[in-house]
Parts: sequence; C-alpha cells; structure tokens
Amino acid sequence: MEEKNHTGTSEKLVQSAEKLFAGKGFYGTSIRDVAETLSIAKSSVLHHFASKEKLYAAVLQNIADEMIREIRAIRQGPEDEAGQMRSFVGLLCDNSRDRPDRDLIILRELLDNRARVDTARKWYFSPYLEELAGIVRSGQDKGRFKPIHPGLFILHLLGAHHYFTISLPTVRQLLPPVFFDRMIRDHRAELTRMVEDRLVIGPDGRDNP
Amino acid sequence: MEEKNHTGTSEKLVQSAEKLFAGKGFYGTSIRDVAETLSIAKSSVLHHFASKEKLYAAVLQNIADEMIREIRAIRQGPEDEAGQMRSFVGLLCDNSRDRPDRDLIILRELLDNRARVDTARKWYFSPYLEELAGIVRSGQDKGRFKPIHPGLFILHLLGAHHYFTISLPTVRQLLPPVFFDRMIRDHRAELTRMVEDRLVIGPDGRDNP
DNA sequence: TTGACAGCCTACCGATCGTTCGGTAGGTAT
DNA sequence: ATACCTACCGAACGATCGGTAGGCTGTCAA
Repeated sequence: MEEKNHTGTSEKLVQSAEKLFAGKGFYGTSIRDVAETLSIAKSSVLHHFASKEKLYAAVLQNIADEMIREIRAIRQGPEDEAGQMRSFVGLLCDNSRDRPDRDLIILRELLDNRARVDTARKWYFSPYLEELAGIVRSGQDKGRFKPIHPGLFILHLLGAHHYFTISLPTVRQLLPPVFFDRMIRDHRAELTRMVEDRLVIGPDGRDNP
Repeated sequence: MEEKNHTGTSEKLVQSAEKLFAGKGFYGTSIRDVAETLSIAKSSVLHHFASKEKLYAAVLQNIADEMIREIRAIRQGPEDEAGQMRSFVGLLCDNSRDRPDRDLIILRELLDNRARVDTARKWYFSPYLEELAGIVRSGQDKGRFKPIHPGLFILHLLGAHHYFTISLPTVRQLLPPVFFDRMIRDHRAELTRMVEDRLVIGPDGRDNP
C-alpha cells in the first residue's frame, strides 16, 4: 500500500487555512500566516500545496465535500420533502454555530467568484445548490410544495440565514442584550416559517400562490 | 476664502476606490490600482487621503450617507408603514441594479468588520439598520404590523435580497436562461410577499403570529 | 544495504506593498 | 515681492508578498 502523508500535515494545513481565509480573505492571508499556525516554515506549506491558490482550492473543496455529504444524507433519509427542508434548516443553524468559518468562506467565495466568473473558474458549491433545488423540485412534482421558483427560494433561504449569522457579532454591539437574545432564539423559528409559509402546502391542500 | 479641493479629485478617488474595493476587497486593492484609474501617481492619492484605511473609510462613509438619506426620504414620506416597507423593497432592487458595487462593499465590510468588531471599530451602517427597524417598530406600535422581532425581520429581508443579487453572476452560469430570467422577475415579488406575509396585518385584521 | 521519496529546513529571488520625503508648478492673499 | 496654499510628482524606504533552489533527515520498500 502507498503510505503517503503519514504526518497529517496537509489536513492540518487545510484546517488552519480555512480559519485564516475565513477571517481575512484570500488576499488578506499570507502563506507565512498559515505556516506559523503549525510552526513550520513557509516553504514547507508550498511543499504540500504547490501554490497559495491550490491551498485555497483545497479549503473550498473540503468544505464543499462536507456540505454535499450532509445534504445528501438528508435527502436520502426517510423523511418526506417537507421534513427534509425542515432538517436542512436545522443543519444550517447547527453548522453556523459549530463551524462559523464555513459561512464566512462561502460568502467570501461568492463575492470573489463574481469578479472572475468570466474566467471559467470552477464553482465548488453548485452541486450543493443543485441538491437543494432538487428537494424543492421533488416536493413540487409530488404536489406537496407550492410552485415557487426552486433556485430563488433556496437563495432567499440561504441568504436570510447566512446574512443573519454573519451580522451577529456586529449587531450584538448595537442591540440591548435582551433584544439580541430574543433575536437569536427567533431566528430558527423564522426560517422554518419561511419553509412552511412559502413552500409547503398545508394538509388541507389549500394553496395561495 | 479658503479654496480647497477645486479639482474634485478626492470625490473621483472615492468613486474609483468604491468600484475597486467592491471588486477585490480591501487587501486585494492597492493604492496604485486606485491611482491608475485617474492616471495620477500613487503618492498623489495619499495626498488626498492620508492612508489606505482613510480612503476605505471615506468610501464606506459615502455609501452609508447615501443610504441613510434614501431611507429617511422614504420614512418621512406620506405613506403608511406598509407602504414605506414596499417602497424600501423597490429601493433595494433599484439600487442593486444601478449601483451593484454598493452591495458588494457592504457585504465585504460585514465580513471584515466581524473579525475586528472587538477593536471598537466604527460600524457605518448601524444608523441605516436603525432607521429600518424604526419603520417596523412604528408599524407595530400602531397595530399594523405583526409582533415579529424588528431587527430579525430586517436582517432576513436584507439577507434574502443581497445574497440573491450577489449570487446572480455565478448562478447565471448554472441555470438555463429561461429559468434564470424567471428567477429575476420573481425576486422582487417574493421580497414583497415576505413583507406582506410576515409583517403586514391584513385589512380584515387577522393575524397569525 | 541502498535508493527513492516525504517532510522540513535555510537562503534567496523579484515584485509589490503602504508610506515617507523633498521638491515643483500654479494659484491666491497680503 | 513675499508668503502660503493645494495639487501633484518621482524616488526611495523597509516590509512583506508568493515562489524557487538546494540541502538535510528519517522512513520504507526493494
């Protein structure tokens, strides 16, 4: 058997780089910064990843892979489409609490990818969006979801959530603590309501498109 | 009388810098880049703004001022609170179409401000959020709006819109044109529905909180 | 035992970064 | 004519950037 990478440094580099890129972006993060988190030389980083771009790509790929795995696990689960969407809202909130760096990286990539979208650059998160839109379409095909545009609904749902989580540290300073705590508590319920009101057709079959 | 800034270079610099910062962020934009857009030396940029940070601050302040002016104009208009919120949705969409750089800068600042929020750094857009939350609170005080958390609703509305507009260039490549066009058309209607469903209490007085 | 290679190092490269400096051109006020 | 101002410039500063070259060490299969 081939026994490459027996130190696990590459994986540690990806994890460190994720945190740094999330905090200061691609241009704001230097290879030296990444190397220092593992107390190794800068050129050692370039031994594992041939360039800064490749390291960044590895970070994106790693995040995208995890997200795809999570959403596929939900989609292949036993729930119906409405239940899957509710589980997805829970997944969103849990991930933002446990892995806040992910949200930052995704948003940064969304911003940066905009500028170079014409350079035929790979977009790591399109399979993720495809899976989500797939759930919506599936529910619509079975007559359980309202005929809203799948991609639009997903973008609005993701937008409401990510924008909220990104704003939290800033808004925390602007709001009295009591209001802030209530806002956090209400957030997940509000996302769920977004699913119920705008997507799921009630058990009585009524629909107001 | 003192005759400062008779060339208008400072204003031109702010406008150029806004575009560049929007495209590649603070770290991704150099003073040299800004100077070249006006065909002047980079030291001349530093004559108008003592540092890169100060130039960036001027860009943010300029955007924040315009946005505050716009939202105050709506708020002091003749409409009731529901009409003001509808006008605000229209303002959002129009601005994103006419001044797309603004959305990018605001989102980037939201991301970057997160990291240094503990350094007591000024947050230029809090008065803007305050004005918006004020409209919601005012409508609630008059019994016209549902008792949703004002800040939460505003963040969800802004998030849904900004995330959507930011994603447009990327999503355009992933979607068949016919779906893409429909998505654009439905976006404003969907935001308006967000206001109607989750905020405004219908004329019959019914309310489902 | 030996050779291949992974991992990590020091040393160094050219380029670019933000910033500082001294100086010039042209206008205005005294 | 003197003094002072804004606007702008080119040169240079030290620091840092991403990346390269080459050498040392330890592991492991042949």
